[in-house]
Amino acid sequence: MFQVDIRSRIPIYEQMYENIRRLILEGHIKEDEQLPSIRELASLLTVNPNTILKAFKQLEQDGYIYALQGRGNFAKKLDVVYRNQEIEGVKKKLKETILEAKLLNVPIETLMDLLKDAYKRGGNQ
Amino acid sequence: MFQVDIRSRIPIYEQMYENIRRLILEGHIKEDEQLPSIRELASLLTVNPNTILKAFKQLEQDGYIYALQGRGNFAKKLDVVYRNQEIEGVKKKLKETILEAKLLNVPIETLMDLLKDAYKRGGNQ
DNA sequence: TTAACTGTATTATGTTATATAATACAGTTA
DNA sequence: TAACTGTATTATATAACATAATACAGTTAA
Repeated sequence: MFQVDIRSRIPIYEQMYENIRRLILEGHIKEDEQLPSIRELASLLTVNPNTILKAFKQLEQDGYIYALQGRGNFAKKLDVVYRNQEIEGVKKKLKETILEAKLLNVPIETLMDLLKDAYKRGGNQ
Repeated sequence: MFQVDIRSRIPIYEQMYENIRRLILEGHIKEDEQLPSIRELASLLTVNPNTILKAFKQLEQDGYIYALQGRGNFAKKLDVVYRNQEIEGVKKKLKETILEAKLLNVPIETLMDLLKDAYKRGGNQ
């Protein structure tokens, strides 16, 4: 459920951020549900508590979770504004990737098929 | 034609790599055409020659250019095997981005439209 | 042959981001 | 009160990135 690769060039705190973000977006962690504590996760993944804290602080800033002193961290209903920002971000990324594919002469039909297939098969529900 | 942003979190040598890679893929630098010299680029962009060298070495390793001692660096016809690797890479990236969009509940029709539009408008030719 | 280009390599140095370690303080709960 | 929570600070270590300085080697044209 919570996995990090300490040998990856992606920082641990970013991996942690992405893990939890996905769990919330996919509905595996529901609104107001409590997350494991910072020390618990740090111990589980054998990383420093400050590294987990860094991920949590970022998640809080981006509106995914909220923290209560002495109690813990909890999932939040995603802020609409921030969600729209994310959608714009993923659209931009998609455009770039399509242009990259075009640069390599991948035909548009291949990309369309890939899109349909990936959307059908993949992900949640 | 050659631009780098020294304040970006993307390393300069990677930006340089990407710049030249695109120029070759887009046909702006043709087969066996000579690239600017390492010292010339370093001076132009006010970065260290070793940083340019690092980009060039990577480009050579990936089959985009070849170097001749004392003469310079030249564009190469892209290696078929490596090109196929790149296509696989961009397909994978596309899948991931599509799943990311699905996670944010972007409807498939929106993605299809975006794909068609980006492919038509964007990039070369 | 020499001057002025090319690529290549090494060694030392500096900066920044990332991560850890150790410790402390504060709020919550049973 | 004990044992949890979050939060913060200071010091330290490491790796990636980039620079600086310098040197060596191959090419080319005057």
